[in-house]
Amino acid sequence: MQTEDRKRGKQGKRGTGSRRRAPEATRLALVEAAVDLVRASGVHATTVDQICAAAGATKGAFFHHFRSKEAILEAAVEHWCRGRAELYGRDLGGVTDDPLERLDRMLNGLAASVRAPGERTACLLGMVAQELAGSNHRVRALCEQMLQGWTDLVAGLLADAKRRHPPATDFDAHGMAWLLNSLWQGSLLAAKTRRDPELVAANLEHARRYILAHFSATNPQPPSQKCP
Amino acid sequence: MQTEDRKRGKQGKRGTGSRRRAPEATRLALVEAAVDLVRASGVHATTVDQICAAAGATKGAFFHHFRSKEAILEAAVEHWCRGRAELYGRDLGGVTDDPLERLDRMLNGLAASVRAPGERTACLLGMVAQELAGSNHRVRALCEQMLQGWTDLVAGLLADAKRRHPPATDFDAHGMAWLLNSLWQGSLLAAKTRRDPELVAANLEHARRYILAHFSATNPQPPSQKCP
DNA sequence: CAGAACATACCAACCAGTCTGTATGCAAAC
DNA sequence: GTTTGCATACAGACTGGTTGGTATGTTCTG
Repeated sequence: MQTEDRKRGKQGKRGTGSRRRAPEATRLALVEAAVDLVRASGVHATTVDQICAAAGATKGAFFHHFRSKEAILEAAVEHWCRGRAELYGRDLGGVTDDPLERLDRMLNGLAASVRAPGERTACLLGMVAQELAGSNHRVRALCEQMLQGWTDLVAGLLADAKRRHPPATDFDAHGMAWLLNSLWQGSLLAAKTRRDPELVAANLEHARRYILAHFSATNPQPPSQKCP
Repeated sequence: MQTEDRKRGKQGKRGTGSRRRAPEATRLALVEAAVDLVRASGVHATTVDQICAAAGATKGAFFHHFRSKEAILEAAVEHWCRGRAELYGRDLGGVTDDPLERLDRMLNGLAASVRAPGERTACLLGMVAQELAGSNHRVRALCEQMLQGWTDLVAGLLADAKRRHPPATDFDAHGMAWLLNSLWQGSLLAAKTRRDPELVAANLEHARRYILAHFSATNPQPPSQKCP
């Protein structure tokens, strides 16, 4: 179909590097196409041909860079998680060193990410895990690892917060982090099914209040003002 | 392959009713096989042939009862949700009329359902929604409807509870119900990926404490004793 | 015997993966 | 500096197995 983009790469000027052919760019295009398509339709409903077409590449290129469909799937999951970690990490960066405030910022960042116009309500990690955890051991393990990495990050924040602000009611940092992670995944699933991204924001707000309630001596707090 | 089960139905004694062939039984066997297989491997990874084999039926029987794969999928979702509603409804039945206590029982029932030995950690509804919400409008709408039904039930309980025990901190019953539903789905997803059903119970315990905290004037309460 | 309830052979489409061929860049031999 | 050799990076036709669905035949019931 529309191979124009890459045809240019074949006979036109160079892409990124100094060679006419930029293998890293091709690989990246394939991975990003895979991320998009799988997020839109799921793993099994996405074909290798579709990925190739979306990336402006051919089957030859595809199987040159990836041994199998499963291989690009793993690459896609890792790429996605790296990207998301970077995205949410930006919200945390430098502004404050109070872990509680950083957590608050992160929650705001998560809510903002689903509200972004044109952004589809879907987490690649959750979709791949849901579809393959029961049947593909390798992919399941990879998803578990990614999920764990994200949870450890949040748990670290929570542990810091506990040290800095001794909580009125103690709680397990990892348990709380898994709660947040589970809620995040479930919220995306429900929001996608309802076609209502606001559900994610509402649920995160509950989570925020639940967590803060452990630190303050008062009851679940009234909703705080955020950016209008 | 192993069509023994149904071969009996062909030449042996009757199954359920009075005819040698019991169409309703065949239909039910197909639906239940579909539920099992989809819960184990997902929608696209489950083939019509597999469903037929597991149900001890043939393709002829399958397409006699269902127009398409999508048709049995919708039947499976409805069957699953009916069954779950009945299962969790039993825990609520009659023992008490205090809505808060009934909610507590329901949460215990949910936790118990994932701990049941041999039970796989997977919700058909969540899996179908995750895999098809982005690409199949009909199925997405059905899943939304089922999800909504479950949420309405919980919201009703919560609204009753608010009437019976005026909460110290007010909250929106539907919002809270969606929170629970989202958390439930996400917990199942995370638990399946981690292969640790206890995660679901731990998350539900957080939810229980969060909800109860709205009613009592105290902080998030210490974990209550439950069945050992 | 009519129609429901199957059984079975069959098919066209699809899809992951392969195979063969080709263009390009680079390095060393000459 | 140009020819030769070779590896990378593709292009694209092809294939063998799978899959949802169909067409047709058969058996049993009312």
